[in-house]
Amino acid sequence: MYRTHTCGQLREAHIGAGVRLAGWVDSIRDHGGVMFIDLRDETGVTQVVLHDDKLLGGVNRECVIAVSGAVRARDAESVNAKLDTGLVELFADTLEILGPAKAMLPFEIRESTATREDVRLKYRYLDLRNPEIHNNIVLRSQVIRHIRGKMEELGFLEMQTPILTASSPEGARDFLVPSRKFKGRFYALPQAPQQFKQMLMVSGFDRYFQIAPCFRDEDARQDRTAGEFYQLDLEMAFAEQEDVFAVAETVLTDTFETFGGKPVSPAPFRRITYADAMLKYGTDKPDLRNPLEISDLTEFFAGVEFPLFRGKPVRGIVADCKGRPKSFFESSEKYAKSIGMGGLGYLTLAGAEFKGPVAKFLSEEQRQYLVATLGIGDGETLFFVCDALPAVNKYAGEIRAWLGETLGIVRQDAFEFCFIVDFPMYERDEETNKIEFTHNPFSLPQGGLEALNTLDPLEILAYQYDVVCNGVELVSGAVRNHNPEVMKKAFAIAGYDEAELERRFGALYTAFQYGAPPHAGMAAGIDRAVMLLVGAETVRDVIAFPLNGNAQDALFGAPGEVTELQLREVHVKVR
RNA sequence: GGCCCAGUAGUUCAGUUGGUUAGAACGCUAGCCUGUCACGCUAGAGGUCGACGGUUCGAGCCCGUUCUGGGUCGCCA
Repeated sequence: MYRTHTCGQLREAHIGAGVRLAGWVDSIRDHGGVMFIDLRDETGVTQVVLHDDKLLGGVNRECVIAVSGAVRARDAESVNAKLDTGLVELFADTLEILGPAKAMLPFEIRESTATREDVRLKYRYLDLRNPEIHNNIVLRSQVIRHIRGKMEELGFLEMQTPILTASSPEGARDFLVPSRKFKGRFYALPQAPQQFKQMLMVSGFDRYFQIAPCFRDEDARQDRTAGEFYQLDLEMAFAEQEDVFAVAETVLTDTFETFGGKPVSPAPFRRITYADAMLKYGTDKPDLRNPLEISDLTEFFAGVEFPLFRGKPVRGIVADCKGRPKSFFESSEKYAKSIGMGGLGYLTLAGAEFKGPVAKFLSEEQRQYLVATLGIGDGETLFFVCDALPAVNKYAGEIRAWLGETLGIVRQDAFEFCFIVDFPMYERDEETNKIEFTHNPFSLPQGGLEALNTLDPLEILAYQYDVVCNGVELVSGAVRNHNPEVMKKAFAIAGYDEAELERRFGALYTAFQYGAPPHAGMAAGIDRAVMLLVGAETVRDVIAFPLNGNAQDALFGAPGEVTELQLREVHVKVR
């Protein structure tokens, strides 16, 4: 009734056919006597020609119309190579307005991405007509379908876990849902299906996955939406770390090769320990497209008569800054100060000697040692970062990133994956000075019960891992601690006795006492993956209806007020 | 919650040392135009300069408070 073809469909083969098209008016070009309409739908754009200006009455840009007429060939000089349908046009004799539109739009559709984000989100349906954003959402759908297919191929079953669940004592702030039937009690939206998927393992399901919504009441970031996000959540019974890695490598390379349009670092991905990552890249999510690496010069400077560095952690980064003007080095120091560093020392190798303020403190042997061990080439510069731990790593990482970006040596045409492994099991809380779980309490400590009983807790590593791509943390996972005795000890170190363990994670702790298989898993951020695939600036550009940075929905007004009756029913009083 | 930046027409922005009636582009309205394709040309409409208070003869501009948005730190097992 509405159309015989879509707006991206007509070709030379259709010339002469009578057709009917429907879509949005992308632009109107009225030449007086002859008029053109670019008609747009999800599939593309077709030019419509009119000779009767009465047909244009009430037609505005972005209104929805149906037109019928004959498909004609375009003259050689009026062919439009920019359109897939550019060899033909529709000569319309009827035009019907299906959905009128106001003449004044809140913003230009094709320039929507340059518009203030709050306006875009208020008129998200207009923003989503912009092919640039529209295609992100289309690709997101294709990516998810592809992942589902791949997971099923690998023998995983997709299962749904509850959305209304119990508040979890650890981790992020929960979204709470008051109970009507139980006064003063609350459901919580799941921060992740973590405990449910482990229950599925105890239940004898071998391989589980889910494209799972997760809810956390924490503030947004560029790569983190407020409120809710989606994960490819998976768990495998009778699996160890490398089994999960094999799945991650298969699914990620396959998905990124299919949709990314850039070379993907081939499997197996590099395995980098957390300790190495902090030392060599100054972060646990290194961007491996940046070729620069950080060297530890602490020991070296212990033997140098340079009071500023002596006895402190020192890091060095060698970069090729040949031909850079003095202002480059000034701006590098300026950047260093802007991130809180005292300054930025550096030396440049000029033939057989160093130039720079630190040079005079170095002996000839020390100079030769630096050149040889760091592989400094003639004309290259060695930058120094010195501070207490852990700040020195953070600063060195930021200088590495700044140098990579400013020197233009970060590869743009690549997806560089790596695993970060061997995260510490525990860390000391700076404020309370107490030992706490670094990541999540369900991870298996390396060395098991013996390590827990004999090692310094801060030395114990966990089978806990991340996948990082281009500096974005894409996946987190772990081999789980499925043994009640090991669990009890692991919690005891963090200061929780068995009663507390029962209280906090009683369901899982009890379940593990009835035969739990060893299991391991991970969760991959869908929004972040799509963001990387389409090269979007923020995750909000790959989500159809994202909350704004302040966790508000500008379209429907969430969070909104509710009636007194609704509040009474759930026994909630607003102060 | 802390810090940084921004807020001027529907949208994106300019606005000099504080000085007459606050501008541009796109969009919108009207008119002209038979081959454009982000059509073109002519004319026009459109502003509580986020809000409140202060300084001043005079505030878009300076000061204070506040609201909104963005970023960042905290937070994100």
